[in-house]
Amino acid sequence: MKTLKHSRQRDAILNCLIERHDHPTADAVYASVREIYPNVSLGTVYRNLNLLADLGEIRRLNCGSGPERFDGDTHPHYHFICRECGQIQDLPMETFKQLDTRAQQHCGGRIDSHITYFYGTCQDCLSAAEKNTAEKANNSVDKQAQV
Amino acid sequence: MKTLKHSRQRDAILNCLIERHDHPTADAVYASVREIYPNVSLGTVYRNLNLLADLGEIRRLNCGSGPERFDGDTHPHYHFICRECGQIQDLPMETFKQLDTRAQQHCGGRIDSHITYFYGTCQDCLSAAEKNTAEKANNSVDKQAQV
DNA sequence: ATAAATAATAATAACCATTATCAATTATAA
DNA sequence: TTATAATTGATAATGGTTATTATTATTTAT
Repeated sequence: MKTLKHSRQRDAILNCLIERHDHPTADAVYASVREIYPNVSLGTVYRNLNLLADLGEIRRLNCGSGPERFDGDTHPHYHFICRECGQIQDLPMETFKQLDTRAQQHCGGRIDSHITYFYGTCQDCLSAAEKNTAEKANNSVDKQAQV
Repeated sequence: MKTLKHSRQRDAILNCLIERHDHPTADAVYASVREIYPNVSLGTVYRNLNLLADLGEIRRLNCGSGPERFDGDTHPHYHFICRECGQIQDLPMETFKQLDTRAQQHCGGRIDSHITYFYGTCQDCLSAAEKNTAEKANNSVDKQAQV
């Protein structure tokens, strides 16, 4: 049996994920950990992220396109992805376990879990769009005034 | 503006996706289309899959690990993924639009949709496991008999 | 029907994220 | 302290996908 051995690098990687809440990519974790251990290798980051995910100490996120992301929060929770800017937010809510039961009625196999990602436009992008619209309205008023 | 031009290859690709219901990867589509157009290029397959997906004529599936998959059925529906064999099945059921409303209450931005994948063990793998267990039980009985 | 314009293609190179390899290092157990 | 085995850093390799480009096919205008 392969017994787990302690390593500073792995600690730093896990710590990074627990501290930051932006669901970073492997590359982003790499950048963070390098601030503490400048010699850490990208391979080490990938190796440990996979190890930790397999051990259940962190979660993998695959929310559509782009590289894999990781989450230090293993409590069951949903995520919201902004289509405009791509940021991923936690949704502070319980997961709907009853979905599995409902889906089970239409499935020959045995369902034990589900993964759900919610999509839309985040607060920031909504505000930005609003501001943009307001500016355009102003411009067209100005134009009319000029005529 | 770039007006769409007709092509036999694109037809074949779309047709392939409409006909097969196993949510193939780009590579699998490539293999299928090659049976009709042996000279088709993998790049052409990727280009058209992306084009069709952007036009909304097919759907992209990102169900965890592995390469992207595609679905010729654009009606809103859920998918079930077997953890044992990796196959993806359609779940013939309505999607729960009310999930968006429920999640919205916990989200600062605006939610407009969600994607859900159900996970578990498919019928085939369940049967296989059952059969396996039965065989093992038999073997241990035999062993005992031999002693 | 023919020619001009341009989108689509096949072939191939490039790209990026991720995994594999391996000699050197480090943590653990005897 | 030494033997061991896991972990690392460096780097090469892999796999999926996208970009490039000269050529071909489809459409449009004549």
